[in-house]
Order: sequence, then structure tokens, then C-alpha cells
Amino acid sequence: MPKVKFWLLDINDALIDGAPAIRLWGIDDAGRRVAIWDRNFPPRFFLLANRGEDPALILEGIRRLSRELCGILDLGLERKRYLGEERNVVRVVFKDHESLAKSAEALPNAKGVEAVLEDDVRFSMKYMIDGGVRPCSWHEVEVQEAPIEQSIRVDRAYEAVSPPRVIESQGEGPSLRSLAFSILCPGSRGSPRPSVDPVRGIFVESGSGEGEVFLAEGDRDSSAIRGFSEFIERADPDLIVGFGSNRFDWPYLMERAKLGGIHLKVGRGGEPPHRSVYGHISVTGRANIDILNLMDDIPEVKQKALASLAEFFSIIRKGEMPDLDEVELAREWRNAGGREHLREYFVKRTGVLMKCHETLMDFAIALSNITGLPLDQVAAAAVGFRVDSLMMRGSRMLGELIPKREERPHVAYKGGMVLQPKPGLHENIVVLDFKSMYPNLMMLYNISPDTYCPPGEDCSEAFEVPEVGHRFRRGRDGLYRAVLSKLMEERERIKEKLKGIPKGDPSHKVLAERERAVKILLNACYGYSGWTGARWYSKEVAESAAALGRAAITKALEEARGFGLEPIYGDTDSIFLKSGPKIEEYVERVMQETGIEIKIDKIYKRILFMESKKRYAGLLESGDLDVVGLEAVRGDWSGASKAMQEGMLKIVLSEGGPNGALEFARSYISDVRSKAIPFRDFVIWKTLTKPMREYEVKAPHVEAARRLLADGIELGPGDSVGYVITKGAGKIHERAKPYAYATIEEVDAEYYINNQLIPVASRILSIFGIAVGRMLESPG
DNA sequence: AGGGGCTTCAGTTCG
DNA sequence: TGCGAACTGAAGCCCCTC
Repeated sequence: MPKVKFWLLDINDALIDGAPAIRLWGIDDAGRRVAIWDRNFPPRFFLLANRGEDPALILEGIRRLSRELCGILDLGLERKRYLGEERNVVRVVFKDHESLAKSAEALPNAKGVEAVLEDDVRFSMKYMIDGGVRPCSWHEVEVQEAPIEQSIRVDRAYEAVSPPRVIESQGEGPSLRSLAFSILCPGSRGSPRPSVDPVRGIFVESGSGEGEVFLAEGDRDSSAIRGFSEFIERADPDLIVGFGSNRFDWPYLMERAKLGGIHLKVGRGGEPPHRSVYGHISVTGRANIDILNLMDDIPEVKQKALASLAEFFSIIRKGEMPDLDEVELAREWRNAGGREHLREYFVKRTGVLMKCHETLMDFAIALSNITGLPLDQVAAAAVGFRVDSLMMRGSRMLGELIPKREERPHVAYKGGMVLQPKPGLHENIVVLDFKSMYPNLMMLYNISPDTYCPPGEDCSEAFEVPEVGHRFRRGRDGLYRAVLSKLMEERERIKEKLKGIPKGDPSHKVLAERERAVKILLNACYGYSGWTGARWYSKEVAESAAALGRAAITKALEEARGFGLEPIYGDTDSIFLKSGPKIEEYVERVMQETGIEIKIDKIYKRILFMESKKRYAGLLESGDLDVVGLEAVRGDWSGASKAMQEGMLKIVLSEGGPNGALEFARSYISDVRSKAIPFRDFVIWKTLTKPMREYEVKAPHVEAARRLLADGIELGPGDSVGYVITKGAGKIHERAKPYAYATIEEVDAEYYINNQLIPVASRILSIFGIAVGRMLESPG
């Protein structure tokens, strides 16, 4: 039987002659695009038998019923674990999805059945989990050649004879073909509406740097859309990349295509794009990726705009490519010469998008490979679903059944401990961090939903968590320990490999991005355990991890005194100590006492604390300024207050006193008063977190959004509103104006001085006993 | 009517 | 559509004084 090696790019379920089948899309080791049918995996679920119930009776009962329930191919008894407990289950295999769905509805009420399990796992996901198939991994599969259907755009098509198997550590992935695109749709009135506003241009760029532009002819965009669709067919990309394309570009194109009677044949089977899980758009046989989704994994970039991301990656210089909003775009479209300008802008934008994609792809591929979510899904999936997938994979290793996703009410619990900082300037401060504190504590004490021992149950030799009293079984590894230790080992393995690879080498980046993916997942597991939507939700687990964390940091604080080290501050897993000679000894002691590793994370030559927790600024040994939590690093303050604060902090920390900073603030405020700073530094950005109609209060950003809404600009949850406060009487929200509508002349400098600058300056100066009061309000 | 003091709402960041 | 802790500004309310 011939064998094929392939790298899995996409997977979907389909029907062949009415029978369920899986289609795997990939690239073989000769770079050919391949499609592989697998019809050897009929849908299935498990019936969990009640404790003490003879599962054979259930099985018999179903066999009797099966005339009515029809469509059952196979039944079998198995022993599996469910939340740690060994249980009897009945495996039920169906000929098709409809039969499974019917039975899943009827059987939970059958006699002796506690629950139907794993019917709520997507078919293609269950196929991969049960078969050990993994996205963005190399596999080997026995096949027979199948004729290439006329509509299928691949080099080879096969039929799987046996299940594909992952080939471990096959090294790097294949070279993938990418296509980036963006669409230009200025709104004729307010936001563009597909019912009336045509697509004026579609801009594409392939990975090799070749671009193509499809322009509407007058108001007719049919040929442009058709041209785009044909271009995709011709270029046959593996990855289709957009920015905000799940929410805007694709839905818009789909709607315009519908109106124009055009078939968007973008899938490898000639399919149109379709809406899939996690609200993303899926293109069969390819991976559709929205870079905007991946930006959530880069918290350093505050503004969710392509320009901000490109600046962060140093793909463009600051201010090189503006980010035009809908108002500016429509305005430019109407301007003389604006259309030519917009075309140039979109060509540039699409090229920048491609470069961002190239920078991000190693990360996305690693994330897909580790979590087991297909590449296009993993980008769009929220943290909780990524970990859910990771856990489902882990559960198979332990023979654990996958619990149902349930709707549960939110239950709060006590979290990490934060110390009150000692305000003022401190010198030579060492920051010690517990390394991956929550994951390590959960591993150390086997904290997991399947090792939890409820009150009243006899669990000999269980470990009891201090303060909260929850008990967890020792002995057999729990799911969390199993999953976390695999991640931890992977991280160590990557670190080891990285040592032998020079930094500029492409494989260095692949590994470094993989390490970042592992790290993100490691850190997400604790939060996942306390998320009520998690399949393996357990308040006791999350609460215990938090309690163990508090115990660890408390222990570290107690020990500090004995080593002559004075704690200045601490938050969750870190403590800030005034450096002393016995620090190494101390680190050893804390590790002995807590069982988890603690290391020196940072050393501040000088650090400034105010009265608040979670906010400080320090000078690192390198001479770099490190600002944490303060306005200067927040996205919801004006550029003016951020710039002034950063300037003041630099001076205070380098001079060791407030005098220079006071002068700096004075002069900065006078610049603001005379408007000698750029307009954009007056703009305040805030994100809408819910639909406009649900706002009960008149907040400034909400009122600014209302003004846009009045002009037909549609804004919803997740959209950012940039506004300035203008001169005049009345409440602040009455004077908030979308920045695109305002000029620098209208800006109320006094508002910025009183509400954005003085509070910020006085928080710093008051530490030194300088009461700001009116001192900064008028010049001199 | 207007101000002080307090609570609530909203958004964002830390770890 | 990970968690809780924490901060801040603005609005919104009550209460008091005038």
C-alpha cells in the first residue's frame, strides 16, 4: 500500500454518498498540495453508566431499541475515567451525524445512563483527538490513489486506508504560499453598507511581493470581485491573510458577491467562504487568518490597528502609515486626488499586512500544533478554547472522558496577594519571581479537577490546601499535572535547542515563537481552571492554586527578615527587596521552604513607588526606564499626559529628587496651554465594551460614539473611540467630540491641564511633599 | 442651585 | 468566549447649605 507524508493544513468534515467522512488538506514532502479522504471514522459518543449499574444491561437496552434508533453501527463496553474515577461506559458508533444527534437527545434519559459524553465535540476535532492527528504536523498515512474530482484544486487526491500517524520531530514545516488582501469600501453615508456601497478596490499581495489591484468600474464592482476570486484560484494560496477580515472584508465581499450574483470560488473545492466556529470565516482547504485576532496575543500593542502592530515590529517607522478610520476614508474618497492617494495607501497597507503576517506566522503555527486547533481556528479562538483543546488532547493520554461544556453561574474566589508598597524612592531593589508559580504549584500538589476529593469522601493521604481546606489525591497524575508537565518539558527542550542556534537563523525564530506559544498556554491554565465555561472548570482547583500562591509569597516575606532583607512591595508571585549580601542564601531557603523555584528577575538601581499598588517606575541596571501600570503605559490617557509623565519619571529617577521634574511639568503644561504639541496628543482612546444601546451612563467616549452613530458610523463592542474634549460649558461628556470631527483650535487645553496633567504630575510630586495645587495651573 | 462626599459604572492594567 | 486585585475618572446620587 503506498504511503504519503503530509503536513496538515486544514481539516473539514463532509459527506460521501451520504456517509460521514473527513477531508484532510495538506502539503506532501515534495511540496504538492494534497487532499485525503478518510471514511474510516464514523461518528461516536460514550454513554456513562450510573455507578453500580451493569453496563451490559444498558447495552442490551440499546440493542433492543436500535430498531427505532437505527443507524448504530457498533456498540461496545469500555472502562474509562471520568473526572478521575474509573467508570463503565458504552461506546456507541453511528453511521451518520443525524443518527448520533437523535440518540444524543434520547439516551440521556435511558435507564441506568448518567450522561451522554463527547457528542458535543466537533466531529473533525474528535477525529483528530481520537486518532492522534495534529494540525501543522507531519503525518504518514497509507493510501490508495483516488481520482481528483474536477472541482478540487490539488495536485494529488487520496483515500486513507488506515489512520494517519504523526511523525515525531520531522523538523520544519513546508514552505507555505500566502496571500494578503484588503478591500477599500468608503461609505457614501456613514459606515459602508454592502447594500449600497460597492467595493471600490481589492488589493492583494502574494508572498513573493507581487501585488495585484482589482478596481471597480464606476459603481460596478462585479468584475473586481470576480477578478479577486479568480486570482485566488490561480495563485492557490495556503494562507489567506487579512486585517479585520473575519468581521469586515469577508462578510462584505460575500454580501456584494451575493448581490452581484458572483460565485466566490475561493476554497480548494471551489467553495465560497463560510462562517465557522469562533465567529471566523473559513475557506476550505486553506487557512484564512485574521491578523487582528492574533494581535490579542501581543498585549504590548495597545491600539488594535495595523499601523500600531507594524510599528511594534519595526516594519514601518512611527507615523509612516496612518490608520484611517471610516470618516477619514470617506472624506479622502471625496477629495480631489484622494482616490489616487487611497489606492497608494491600500497597496502599501497590503504589503505591510503581508510583512506582519510573516512575522506572526511561526507563532500561530506553533499554537495550532500544540493546542490541536486547526490553524485558521486557533487564531480566532479565545484563550479558554485554546486551553480546552489542549486539555482534550491531554485527557486522551490518561484515558479520561471529555466532560460536557456547561453553562454555569459565575462564582468568585480569592486571588493573588498584593502588598502595599512603601512610597518614595528606593535604591538597589531586587525583584524576585517565583518561576511559573501557578503551573508549578498545581503540578507540585497535583491540583486538578480529576484529583479533587470532595468533603466527606475518604481520600487517604490526600494533600490539604492551607487556608481553603480543599483536598487533592496524590499518586496518579491529574490532568492538569499531565498537561502542564508536558508543556514545561517542551519549554525546557526548546530552550536547550535554542542555545545551539545563532539568533539570526530562521529556525531560531521558529523555536523562539514556539516557546512563546508554550509560555502563553502555561500561564493560561490557572485562569482556565476558574473559567466557568471550561470543560474542566473547577472553582476548588483555581481557589487552591491561588491559596498556595498566597502561602508561598507569605513564606517568602517571612523569611526575608531573617536574612536582613527589607520587602518594599510584592504582587502575586514577586517580591521587591532592598538588596543585601545574603540574597543568594535567601533564595536557596525560599526554594527549600516552598518547593518552587525563585529567581532574580530584575534589579532596579532606583525605583519610585506612589501610594498605589500595581503602579511604579524604576531605572534598571541597563539604564532603561521601566514603567509599570502608570498612565504612561496605559492606552486610555492622552498622549500629552503620557509624555509628561514619562519625562517627569526619567528626571526624578535619574536625579533622585523632584525639582527637575517640577520644572519639566511646568514647562510641559505651558506647551499644552499654548497648544505647542501635536493634535493627536490630545486624543483619548477608549474601547466600547458593549452595544451602544446598553449604556446607561453618559460617559465621554460613549457620547463621542453617539455623535458618530448619528452620522451612520456603526460602532459596537471592541471598537475604539478616539475623542478630544472641546471648549465650552457643560459636562465633560457634552464636550467630547470624535477626533476626526475636531480641530486643535476647539480643544479645551484647560481640561487637559486640570484633568489629565495635574493629577498625573501631583501623584509624583506629592511623594516628595510638594503640594501642587495651583502651582502648575498658571505659567510662572 | 451648587458643592461635598459617597457609590456605581466603565475601562484598563498587573501578575 | 482565562482569573482576581487594583486603580482611576466621570457620572449619578444624597444631603446639606444658601
